[in-house]
Formats: sequence, structure tokens, C-alpha cells
Amino acid sequence: MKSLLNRPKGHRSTGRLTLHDVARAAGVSPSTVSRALRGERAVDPELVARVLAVSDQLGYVPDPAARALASKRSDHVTILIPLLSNTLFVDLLEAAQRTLRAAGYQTLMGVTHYNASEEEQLLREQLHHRPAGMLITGLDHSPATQKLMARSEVPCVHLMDLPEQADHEAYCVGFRQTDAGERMTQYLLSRQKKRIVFAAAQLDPRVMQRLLGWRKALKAANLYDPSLEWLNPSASSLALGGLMFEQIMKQSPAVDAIFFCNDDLAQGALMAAMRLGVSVPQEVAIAGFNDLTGSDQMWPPLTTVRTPRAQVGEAAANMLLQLIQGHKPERHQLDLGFEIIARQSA
Amino acid sequence: MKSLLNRPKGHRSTGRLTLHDVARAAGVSPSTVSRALRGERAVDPELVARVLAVSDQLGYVPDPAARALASKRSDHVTILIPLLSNTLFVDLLEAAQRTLRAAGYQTLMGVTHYNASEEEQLLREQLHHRPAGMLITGLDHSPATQKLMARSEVPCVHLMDLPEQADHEAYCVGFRQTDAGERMTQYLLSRQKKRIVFAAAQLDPRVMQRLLGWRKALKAANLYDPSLEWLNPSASSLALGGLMFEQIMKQSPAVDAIFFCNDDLAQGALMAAMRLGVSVPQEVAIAGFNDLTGSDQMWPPLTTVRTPRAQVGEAAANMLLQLIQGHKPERHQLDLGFEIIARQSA
DNA sequence: CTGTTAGCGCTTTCAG
DNA sequence: CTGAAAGCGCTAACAG
Repeated sequence: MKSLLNRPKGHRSTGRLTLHDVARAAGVSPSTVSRALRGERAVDPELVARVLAVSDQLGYVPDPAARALASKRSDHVTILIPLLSNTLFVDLLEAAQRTLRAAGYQTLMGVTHYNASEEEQLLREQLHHRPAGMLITGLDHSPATQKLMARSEVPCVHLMDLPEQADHEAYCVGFRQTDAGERMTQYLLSRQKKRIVFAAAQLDPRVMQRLLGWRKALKAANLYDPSLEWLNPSASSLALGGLMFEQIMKQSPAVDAIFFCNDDLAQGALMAAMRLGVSVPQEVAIAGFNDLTGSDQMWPPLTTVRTPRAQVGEAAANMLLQLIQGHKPERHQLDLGFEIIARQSA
Repeated sequence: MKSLLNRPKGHRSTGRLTLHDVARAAGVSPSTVSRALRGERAVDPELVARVLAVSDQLGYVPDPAARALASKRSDHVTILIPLLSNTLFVDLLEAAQRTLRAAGYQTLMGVTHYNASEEEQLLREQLHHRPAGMLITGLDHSPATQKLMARSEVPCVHLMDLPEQADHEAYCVGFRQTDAGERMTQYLLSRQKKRIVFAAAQLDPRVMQRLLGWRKALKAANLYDPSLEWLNPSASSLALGGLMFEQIMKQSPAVDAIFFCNDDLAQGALMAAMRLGVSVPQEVAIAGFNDLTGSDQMWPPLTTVRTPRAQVGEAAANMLLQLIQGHKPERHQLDLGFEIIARQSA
């Protein structure tokens, strides 16, 4: 079969099926095969058909490394997320990954830990792989990171946030965090709550936007009081939520409601309430954010705002795919909205 | 500076800094630079030093694609996990990824959804990228998958499970699932529980091993009864745990304890108990598995078995790194054990 | 629309 | 221990 025998000396062939083999079998030139396989136009439909047939009859698979070397663009897409411990980002990752894979791209994930220099380092490493595109969480990046991104000329879509200015040049898919914070606060106000705490951890830019929304709603109702802000820079977790709940409940005058910036905190608060014998929502109402797994199973079920993270992941991946193919989407921003989920905790 | 001006026509150079640039600057040949950079021995230490200095003074970074093409081995490591919705696997992924990245490898994740043909397909795709190594969950794979793995000759470490036979040829790091199931059941027996249900979902091979351990313990105590097995093939979730709890509580004669095969089910059961006014552990004890996030925050806190998933991810990555470098570890299996965490739910 | 030719940037024989 | 030369498998100029 294969005559690896009388090769010219120094030849390192791997016996792997190459483009040339397909070309020979189809009776055309390698370039034609290359073009046909990539669906590049300006190639006779009949030849395309023949090449395709021969190619998958032979079981040919292009070598990504050779392709990347020759074209200076790999089939990798980088996705940078802050954490894997918040299921929000896992959902985002999964949706993006699935969409990208279906289009033939490999997803390379990087975890930044909400740290600007880690983000920059990760980006630098990824750029060496000449990714076809990148997905990156948020719009807040260090100048160094922004410079890297700009110089790389790799198409990029930002996730989970939208700029204030509609004419911002960045591509992004997300929703208005500030509006979401405001709307949940308004909902709480509509339930006759007067002293509504905003309890937050992590304090990343999106959390701070929710804070702004909360302030806006309370100020509009003339109910704003700085002592209602509980901002904790630690990482968000169930345990921290429980702790914050305990502390907040000791405050006087008593509060009506607590709006947590993320469901894990709110779930922890619900558990703490149980433990401490505080009845929710009678003594204090509790609301969360994101509608994470389990929030509907809590007792009482958690009132929260559902954010479209899977949709964001998918839509962003699709937008990126467009950009990679050179099709500029008409709108740079995609607002996927959010929804107040009224359950029994508030 | 760079004279991209009078190049021979047809030249596609990218202006990127190459090995040759470093070679020229260091006054040695490209091959020497290549060898020095990779720490290949049989190269003058003095030259190595010079090359290293020049190289990072110039800010040289090897091109992974060129390297992969020439050497037929990339710097990618594939990791195949069943799901992203079980935090167990997310923890595994994160630990492995961190370890691998520190050693200069890129992690490519694939999600199999507990599906043999998805797993095979994923593997096939990944193999085209000529990964340096692979990490794969479990020891149970279709014949086709096993064949692919064997033929690829890519080093591989299996996660979260250990073979029965100590002389099994596969590399794996995990713990004895059967023993863990047995030990938790024994713990429950030691707490005077007689009718202990085993409630499971997903029914993957590791869950079935825990079932075996449970059976073994009950049979030894002469307390085994097939009607105590509640096996549900659906995906594991808090909601399903709640549902199963409700159903089990309707059973008569009444049960003493429920041992759930995963913490998410147990957490859901705890919430359902709250909702239904069933007191835990007085009316029925509840135990889980894995000690997932939040289990210590439940009310009552969940008794469970802590599994060393982060350690498994890290140790497996390290073992793989050894294999990639050609160092065969003396033992093929690494048993990282488990721990019964006695809290208040049982 | 198709083929030829020259690389992409690195590793790897093979000589020295 | 070091260097020269020949590819790895593919894409992109360029000419036809």
C-alpha cells in the first residue's frame, strides 16, 4: 500500500493523509482542494462536489497546525471569564462553547479571577496562539489589555455588559445591569418595602452598576440612606451571604428587605434565616440576582432577576462567528434584557 | 528599523520575531536556539545562557503552530468531562487547568453529556489537534473510544475512578467509589438507622459503584431490601432531589434515612423537607455525596462524603505531565481517598 | 476559474 | 556539541 520505503533521505513523512493525497485522487491541484474544502468561492461547483466526495471518502481531515501556520489564524477562540465558581459564568461558557464547536472552533478558556494583570497575562498567552476570535467578560479592561486587543486585530465580543453610549465601538452582548438593579428595587418598593438594603460582594463593575440602579430607585422614592449599602469586597458565596444576613439583621432601625447582588448570597441568607428563625418574607424580604440553579428550590423560593446568560453566550458566539467571517453586524450592541422573577421570598 | 520594503516578491513574512532573529542576534544557528529553548540537553551551558538572555531580551515567543507542525505534537491537553452542571466536574476542570497552564499547556475542554458517541466524536476532533496528552473522566469507554485512544499513542490519565484490578494498565487518579458508598452506609448504620434508602440519579458508572457499596453494607447487616433502591436515570438536580424525597416519604413502611448519590439531590431533599414540614434528622436522616458548595450551609447542615476532586484534578495533571515528558510513574493508580463529613442531617 | 510556486516558523535528521 | 538543509501540511501570490 503506502510505499514509505524508497523515500528521499531526510524525509519525515508521517503517513498522514494530506491535501495532496486528496488532490491526486480527485485529479485536481492542491490549491483547488484547499479552496473547495474551505468553501471559498470562485471554484467550479462540479469540482467542489468531486473534491468533497473524494475527501470524505478517503477520510481526510485538515491539519489545524499546518493551516494555522500558513494562514496565521487558528481555529481557536479564546474566552475569558472571571471565575468558574459562579455558575453564571459556567453557563456562559457552556453556551458559547457549544455554539463555537458547532461551527468548527475550539474554545480556549481563561480564568481571570477578576484580576487585571491575570487577565492581561492570559490574553498575552492566548494571542500567541493567534486565535480566530475572542470572547471577553465585561467592558472594563486595563489600558495594557485594551492595547493588546487592539493591536492583535483579533475580532472580539464583550459579554454581560453594555456601554452607556450607544455609539461605543466595542461589540457586546448583554443587558443593562443598572436597569436591572433599578427594576428589582422598584419591585420591592411596590411591595411596600421602605428600608431596602443593597448587599453585595465581589464588587466587580457589573455589581456596581446594579448598586447604581438601586440608588436611583431609592432616591426617586426619597428613601435612600447610605447606611443601607452593605458592600463587601470578598468573593461571593453562600457562606458570606449567611454572614451578611446575620450582620444586617442586627442593624437598627430594622430593615424591610435585602436585595443581594447575586443569588448565592441570597440563598445563603435564606439558609441563615432558617437557622436563626427569622421568617422570610414576613420579617424581612429577600431578593437575589441571576436566578441561579436552586433558587426556585429554596424555601421560600427566591425572588430574583433572571439574566439571559446562556443566550448571551450563544448570541455572542454567533456575533463573533460573523465577525470572523468578515461580516460586520449592523449593531454593535445586543441587549438581551432581563426579567423579574417574583417568587415568595419578597 | 525593520526593512519590510525590498523583499523578494511573493514573500509573506509577518514581521513577527522568529527563531532566526534570535539566532542571528545570539550569533548561533537556529537549531542551537531551538535546542537551547527547549532545554534539550547536549548543548553548551554557556550558549544556552546566551540564547536565553537574547531571546527574552528580544521578547521572543515561539509560534505554537509552527512547533506543532514540525514536531507533530501540540501544547494542548484535552480534558473530557461529562457535564458542566455538576460542580464536581467544574472543580476538577479548574484544578487540572491551573496545573497544566503553569506547565505551559493549553487546556481544551470537551463535554460528553455522559454519552458514548459524543465522547467518541469529541475525542476524534481533539485528536486532530495532536494533543500532548489527555485527561478523561472515568474508566468506562466504548470500544471505539478505547481504540482511538490506543492508536493515538497520546498519553492519557483517567479521572475519578480506579480499576478493580491493581495491575490494570490505565493510568488513573481517583478513589474507591464502592468503598465510599459502603462507608457512608456503615456510618448511617452506626447511627442506628435500619431502613436506609439509596437514592440516585444519572446512574453513571461511579454512581453504580456507590450503589454496590451501599448494598454490601446493608447485606452485611442483614438489612438489605430491594425496595430501598430508588434509581432514577434523569439528570441529577436539586429539583429532582426534592421530588424523590417526596416520593420516598410516601413509602411504607417508613424509612429511617436516605443516602443520596450526590449532594445536589440531598440539598433538594433538605429544601423539600423544610417545605413539607418533615424534620431532619428526627423523622428521617439525609446524607449526600461529594460535599459540594453549600452543603455546609444547609439547614440542617448536610452529612456527606467529601471527595478530593481538586486534588484529583491536580494530581492527574501532574501525572500526565510526567507521562508527556516520558517519565513513567511507578504506580499506575493513585488513590486519593475520601472522608465522611458528619454534620447534622444524619 | 485553476495550477504553480513559494513560503509560514519550527524541529529534526544528518554531517561535521 | 553544533550547523546546514530538508521538510511538516497547508495557504496565498501570482500567472495563466
